[in-house]
Amino acid sequence: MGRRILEVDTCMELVVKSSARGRRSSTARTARNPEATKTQILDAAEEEFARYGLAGARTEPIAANTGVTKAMIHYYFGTKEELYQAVLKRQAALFHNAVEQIDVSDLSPEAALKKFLRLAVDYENTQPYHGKVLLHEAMTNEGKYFKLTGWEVPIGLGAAVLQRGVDEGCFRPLDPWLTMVHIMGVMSFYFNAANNLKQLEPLSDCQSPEAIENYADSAIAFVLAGVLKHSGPSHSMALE
Amino acid sequence: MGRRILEVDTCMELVVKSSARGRRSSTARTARNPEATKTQILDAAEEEFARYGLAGARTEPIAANTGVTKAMIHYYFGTKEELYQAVLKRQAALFHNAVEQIDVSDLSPEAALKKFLRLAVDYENTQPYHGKVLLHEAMTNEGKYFKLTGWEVPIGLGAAVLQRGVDEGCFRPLDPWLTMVHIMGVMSFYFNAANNLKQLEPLSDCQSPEAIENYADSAIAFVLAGVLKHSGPSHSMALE
DNA sequence: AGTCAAATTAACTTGTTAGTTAATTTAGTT
DNA sequence: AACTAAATTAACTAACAAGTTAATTTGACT
Repeated sequence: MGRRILEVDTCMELVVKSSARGRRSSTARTARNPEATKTQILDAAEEEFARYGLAGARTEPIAANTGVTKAMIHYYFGTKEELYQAVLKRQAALFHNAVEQIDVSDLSPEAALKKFLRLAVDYENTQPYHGKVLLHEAMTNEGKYFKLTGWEVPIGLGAAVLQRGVDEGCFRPLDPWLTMVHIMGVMSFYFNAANNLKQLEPLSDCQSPEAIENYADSAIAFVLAGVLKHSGPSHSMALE
Repeated sequence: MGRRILEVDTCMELVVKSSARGRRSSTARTARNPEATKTQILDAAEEEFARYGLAGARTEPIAANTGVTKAMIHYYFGTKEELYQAVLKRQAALFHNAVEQIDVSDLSPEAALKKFLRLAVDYENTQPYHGKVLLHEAMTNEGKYFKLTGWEVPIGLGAAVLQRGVDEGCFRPLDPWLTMVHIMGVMSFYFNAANNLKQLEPLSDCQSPEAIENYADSAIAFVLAGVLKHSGPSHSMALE
C-alpha cells in the first residue's frame, strides 16, 4: 500500500532526523561514517542503559536517538548485551583516562583526598550516565560485568591515600576500603537520586549549576570532616 | 486433557510452594485467602520492582513467585503501574511506622543522630527492597511517584536534629538538608552497590552479617565525625 | 444439597521487542 | 563510468509481555 508515498515519507523523516533533531554528531557526516555511527549508537545506548539498566533498556529508542536503523546496532555490536558491554568498556577507558591525569604522590593526604573528591564531583557532573550505569549493573545485573569497569584501580588509589593519612596521623583510625565506600555513597547519591530529591521543598532546585556547586562544597567538607582527626585530646594511636 | 492429573499437579505445587519455597504466608491458607494472596503479590512485586524498576519489571515472574495466576495481579491491583504504586504505598506505611517508634525529643543531637543512623542501617538491612525501589523510582521513573513514599517526614526530622546540633554548637556549621542527603548516600550505597563491591577483593565478603555489622559501625562513625565539631572543648566521647 | 458471589484459572488477544535477512545505497578504486 | 565491498535500510520473524475474558472452583450462607 502506497510504496511511493512511503518512500517520500521516509525521506522527509530522514531530513528531520539529521537536521531538526540534530543528533548526528559534529564530525563531518555527509552520508556514511561508520566511526560516527558507532559513537552515536554508544552515546544513545549509554543514555538508555543509564536510565533502565541492561534488562529494562530497549533497542528501538536507542536506534531512534541515533538517526540510524536498529539493524545497525546488531551490525556493529551484536546483541543488546554485547552493546551493553561495549558501553561499559568505553566508560571504563574514559574514566581510567581521567583518573590517570591526576598525580597525588607529593601531596599531603588531605590535599590528595580533596583532589580526588573534586574529580569525583566533576566527573559525576559531566558524565552523568557513568555512575548510573554502574548502579544499575549492581542492582539489576548482579554486577556480572562490573569487572569490565576497572574500578578497583581508582578505589585502591583512594584507599591508599586514606591509609597514608591514617599512618601519618592526620586522619582518624578508619577502614580505608569501607571509608571509600562511604565516600562513593556521598559523591553519587545526590546525582542518582536527584529526581526524588528535587521533590523535597528545600532541594527543589537541586539540579541547577549553582545548587550542584553548593552540594559539591558541602559534600567535600562532610567527607573531610569524616576522615580528619578531631583535634583536642591527643590520640596516642600512632600504630594499630 | 487430564483434568484430574492437572489438579493433582496443582495441588503438589501448592504444597511445595507453601513449605519448601515458603512463599505462602504464615496466615492459615487451606486454599483461598484473598488477603494472603494480595500480600504475596505485593511481596513478589516488591522484589521484582526493586531489581528492575517499574519499566524493567515483568508481571509474569511476579506471578510465578506468587503461586497464583498472573490474572490475579490485575484482579486485585489493576495495571502494572497501579501495582507499583501499591508497593510504594505499602513500603511507605511500613517505614512511617518504623520511624514513628523512635522518639528523639529529649536526646542530645549526637545521641538523636546515632539513634537515627542505627535505625537507617537496620532498616536497609531488614527491608532490602525499600531503598532499591526508591532509587529505581528516581533513576527510571523520574521520581514520578516519589511523593507516595512520604519521605519528606523522616528527612525533615533528621534535618531538624542536625539543625539543633548546629544551634547548640555540638555540630559544625552545615546545611542540614544537604547533610541529610550525604547521610542517605552513606547509609544506602553499601547495600545498593553490594553486587559490585563484593567483586573488590577487600570487600568480597561484604554481604555476611558480620561484614554488615562492621560496615554499620564504620558508617556511623564516619557520619558522626562528619557532623561533629572538630575543635573546641573536650568531647564527651560516650560512643564506643 | 443448593444457591450465590468471590476467588481463581486457562486460554486468548493485542501490542512489543530482539534479532534476521535480503535488497539498496554509497564511497572509494580501477 | 563501471565494479566492489562496506554501510545502511525496510520489512520480516519469532518470541515475549501486558492485559482480557469466559469458564471453573470454592467457601459461606441459607
